[in-house]
Amino acid sequence: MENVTIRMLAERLQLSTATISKALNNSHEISEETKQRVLALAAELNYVPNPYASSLRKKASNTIAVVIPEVADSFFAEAINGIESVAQEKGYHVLIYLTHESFQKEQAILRDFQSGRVDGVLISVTTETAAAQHGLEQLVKEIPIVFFDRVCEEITAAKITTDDATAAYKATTHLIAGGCRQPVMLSASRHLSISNKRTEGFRQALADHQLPFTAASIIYCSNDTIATHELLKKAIQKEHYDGIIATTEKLATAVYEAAAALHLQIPHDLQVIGFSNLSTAKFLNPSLTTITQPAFDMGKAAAALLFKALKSSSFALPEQQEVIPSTLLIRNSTLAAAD
Amino acid sequence: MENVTIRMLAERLQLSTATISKALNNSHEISEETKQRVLALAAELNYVPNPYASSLRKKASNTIAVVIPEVADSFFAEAINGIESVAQEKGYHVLIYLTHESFQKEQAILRDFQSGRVDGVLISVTTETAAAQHGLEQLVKEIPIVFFDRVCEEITAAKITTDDATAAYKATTHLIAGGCRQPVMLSASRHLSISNKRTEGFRQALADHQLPFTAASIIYCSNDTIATHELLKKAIQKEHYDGIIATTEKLATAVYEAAAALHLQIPHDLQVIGFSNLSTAKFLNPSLTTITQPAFDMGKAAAALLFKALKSSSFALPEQQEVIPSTLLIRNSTLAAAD
DNA sequence: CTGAAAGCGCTAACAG
DNA sequence: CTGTTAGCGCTTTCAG
Repeated sequence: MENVTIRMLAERLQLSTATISKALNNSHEISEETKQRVLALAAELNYVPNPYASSLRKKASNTIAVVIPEVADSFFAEAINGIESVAQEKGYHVLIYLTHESFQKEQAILRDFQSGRVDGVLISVTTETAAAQHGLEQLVKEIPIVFFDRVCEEITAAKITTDDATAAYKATTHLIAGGCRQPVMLSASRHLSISNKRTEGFRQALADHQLPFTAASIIYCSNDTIATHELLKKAIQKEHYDGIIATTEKLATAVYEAAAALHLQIPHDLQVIGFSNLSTAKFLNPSLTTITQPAFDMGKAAAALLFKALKSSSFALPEQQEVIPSTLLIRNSTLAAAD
Repeated sequence: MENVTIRMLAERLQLSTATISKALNNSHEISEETKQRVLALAAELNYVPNPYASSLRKKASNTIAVVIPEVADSFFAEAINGIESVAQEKGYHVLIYLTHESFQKEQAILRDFQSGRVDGVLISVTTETAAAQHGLEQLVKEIPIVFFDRVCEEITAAKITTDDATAAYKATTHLIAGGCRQPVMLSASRHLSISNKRTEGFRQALADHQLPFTAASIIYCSNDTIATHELLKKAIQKEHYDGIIATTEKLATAVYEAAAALHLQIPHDLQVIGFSNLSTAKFLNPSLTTITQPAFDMGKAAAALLFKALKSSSFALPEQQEVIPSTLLIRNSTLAAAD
């Protein structure tokens, strides 16, 4: 059986395609009676409208894109969850693109969006992304876009973030309260604004507690698991850190791995806090103290913002900002009690 | 600046739109010279083809759909990863749909695909899905579709699975080898063929070791975390199980939670094996013995199969089957040594 | 309230 | 090698 089109319905009902179209779209200028007849036949013939014809004509795709570095990370997985929940509710489709931290891939993906493939985009940029070189500034003007979590500072655009500096400050203070004198922060990027904010919170907390901030206070880790493992082991041995703040989920587990390899006891030899949404954090050995980001809510908020913009073209999307706080969950990988 | 179309290029170059189109598609019937001129202008004007116009005309969308129960599960996250890696390579776009284990949602989503929105679909069905009631049989005939992991037995269709029965058999044997006499399997569904296969392997292993298989040997758990927690606690207390096989990731952590609540020591009071792809399995307390499914490879294989079918219409997709083995990773939540 | 006609941007015959 | 023409399926003026 070939595809049922609006024209087939029109012929069978002796109506024009225009009338059918309007009836299907519940236009007020169609009589209740014809609407019913059209709907009935459509149901009977199992009519499903061709989205591409409609998109071509309306210049709207009812589709949004989600562009993220990876999906095998509970933050992003939960964020997608949040995004999808609102997209489904609004009847939108969601395209997903993974950049694998490659700036080039990201650029290629974003470039494609100028085609009108999507009505809007939600993005969390790569560790390599420097807004300047990018067509990003341009794109923001051309298509509704909201950044979440990994945003670009330099750009004026809608952003959903969490309180990175504050969270890092809290984490650091917690470490210090547990007796830590030589904390180190593991960072995933020198460019990312969220990394820099976390660094800033960290630095501030050190300063406020008269602890030195040196070149050894931050370790920049690559996306390469093995290299990171080696780097960590060497650094921990050399610098005798007594506390670590891992700013990504992968880095947190890398620390556990390195500690095991070096026969260091967490938390006694080394306290650990991870920025992580791992549901298993409390079952780790020892259970991991985390800064838990509101991943699901951030996804939801980002999507909600985008849809607001899609609904009313007068909505000043690029001006929008929202910060959703993270929470410090104290467990056994650190020594200080809750305050 | 409005969108650049093929016609604008045609006018500027004094060529027909047909020629432009062919040149852009690198048709052999266009001279090298004109191709260059066209490409040059296209690049200059930053021309990006309208995918919907092209899809409408070609009746092909260069898009596939991935339909899964949820994304916040490392199996599915990794599977998406695998799928996306081959889709990106082939220049396809991927739409993602979450069913949240709702059969109704799944049905609505699949129904929409009759519109031609996607060229093919990859699906892992919900726990509720019973193929019969579904338009599934129908859909298989209408659109290239490959099932992965959670497949429908009753249907003839392309399927990528793992060796569920064998894996469960191995897991059970391992438990028994560690001294377990009263093992129980936690199942997520009565309908799912993968659940039934796991049950089958479990039952077989019990039989082969002269252990009884009773009504208490299997517990069917819902998707509701809290209810599951209560159910588990009660059942463990009542039946005095000494070993548990959790057939999903969530169930595995639920067991850890229940054991903690009941002050049971894993593995001494209760041995645990989880079907899980958690990267943190080895850091759990105690580290979790797992049946690890080849999630990434299953996703890749499923996508590869689909693209093969999309490339050659003569490819007998529904006949294809592939089984990729899982591996038993022995850790500290069970007692038997590796053999 | 319904219909005729035009066209979204692209591609596929078919001529030349 | 290039152009003409038609049309994918739908929506939108504009008339009636």
